[in-house]
Amino acid sequence: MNRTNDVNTKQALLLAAVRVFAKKGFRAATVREICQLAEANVAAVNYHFGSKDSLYAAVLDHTFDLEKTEALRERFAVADDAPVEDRLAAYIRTHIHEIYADEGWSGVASDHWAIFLMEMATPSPHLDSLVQDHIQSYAGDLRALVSEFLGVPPTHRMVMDAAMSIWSQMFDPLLMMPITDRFRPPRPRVQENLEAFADHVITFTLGG
Amino acid sequence: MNRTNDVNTKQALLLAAVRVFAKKGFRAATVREICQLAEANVAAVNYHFGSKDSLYAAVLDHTFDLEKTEALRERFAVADDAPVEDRLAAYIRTHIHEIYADEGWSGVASDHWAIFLMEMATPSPHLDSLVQDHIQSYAGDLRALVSEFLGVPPTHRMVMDAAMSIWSQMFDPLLMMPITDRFRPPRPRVQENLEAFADHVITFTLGG
DNA sequence: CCTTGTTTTAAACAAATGTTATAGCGGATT
DNA sequence: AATCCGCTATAACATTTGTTTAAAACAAGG
Repeated sequence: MNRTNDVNTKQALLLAAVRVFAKKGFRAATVREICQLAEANVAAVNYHFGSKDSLYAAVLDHTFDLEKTEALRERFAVADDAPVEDRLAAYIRTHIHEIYADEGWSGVASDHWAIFLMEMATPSPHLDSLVQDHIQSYAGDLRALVSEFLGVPPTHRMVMDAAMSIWSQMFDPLLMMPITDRFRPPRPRVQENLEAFADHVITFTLGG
Repeated sequence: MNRTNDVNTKQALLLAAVRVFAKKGFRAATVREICQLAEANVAAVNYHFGSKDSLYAAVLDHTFDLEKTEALRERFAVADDAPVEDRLAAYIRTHIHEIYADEGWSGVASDHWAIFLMEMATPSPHLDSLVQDHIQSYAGDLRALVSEFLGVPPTHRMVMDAAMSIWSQMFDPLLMMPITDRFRPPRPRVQENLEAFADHVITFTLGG
């Protein structure tokens, strides 16, 4: 079996799909465009993934794979016995970089999070399993930190609200980017001041 | 000329379009479904609006028409010479109700803001004029309030950031609803505690 | 070198969909 | 009553698009 070619075209399809889906959304993205970007045949998607929908499911799986944050998590790592404030700050910094750091090809925010945003606007049937398998564990980590910080159990209502508030704050520039980019006079983008934004979220959070 | 029928089917098409676009997005929405909901013919869209795209443009115009907030603005009105905190609170309360108050047909947030969210996820060409004509004036009102509250000129960087932060906070439950709705155990929706959420945003804002 | 299993390719298909052409209908005007 | 005009209805068209089919290319094993 042609193993090398196998994983190559399949991988190429996946990466191309991430880009095209992020740019156009599921419905507007065509498998022809994806295949063209991946330099593969039109039938490649159906051969390797079965259908356009399954390819999208694979993209979602790949998108919310936790291993991609490992590098960033190391970069902002603090000791496990550091004060809660510091660990909370590290958490925020890590994810802000994860969301807004360019991965090299596009001028806007990371493709993965563009897809995430589209799932929030028009959820697909895959979102159910996505929340259960990936996102809820994300939220669990944050809840633990907030719980420790506030000194109340993780199931407390206040912890849930605060965690969601922190989580939301990190997405706000991503959400509003289409508007802020069209403001005149133009405003600087978040990406150019990532540290400042992180500090802003952190101080705002610890104060509230 | 058949005036009554004229405006009726045109209006019915517009309202149906709002609902269908809000539910499925521009691309996935079909003019056949819109016409069916409006109890009109398939050709009605092209006759009255020229094209599906122009219909969508009309929907956007209708969506961000400011007159719809008039009723709410009166409901939460405070005197013009009231303290800035009160006017800011009124502003926040008004828009939170505007965003999350059901208009009677759907279980989720208002259709107009669902469309807004989709525009943030995958902006259409119409967004440019939309920001200039409607949204920027929205933002201007808020900036004036924040400027007065902080005691710095409206062009100051801090005012911009704070205004955007307030604006974003109001949208956060809308943005995260697809996730929170899928959490288990289920969490109560924002709509059921609108006042509490408004108070939360207000206190959080005035503190920061 | 032939066979076998896997991948790629080109062509075609079937369904969906925005749009249009054309005829029909109803009320208003003359 | 005849005509005109705006609106509606039916059918069809052209294009796009996901998917399939069948053949060819290819790599590996015997």
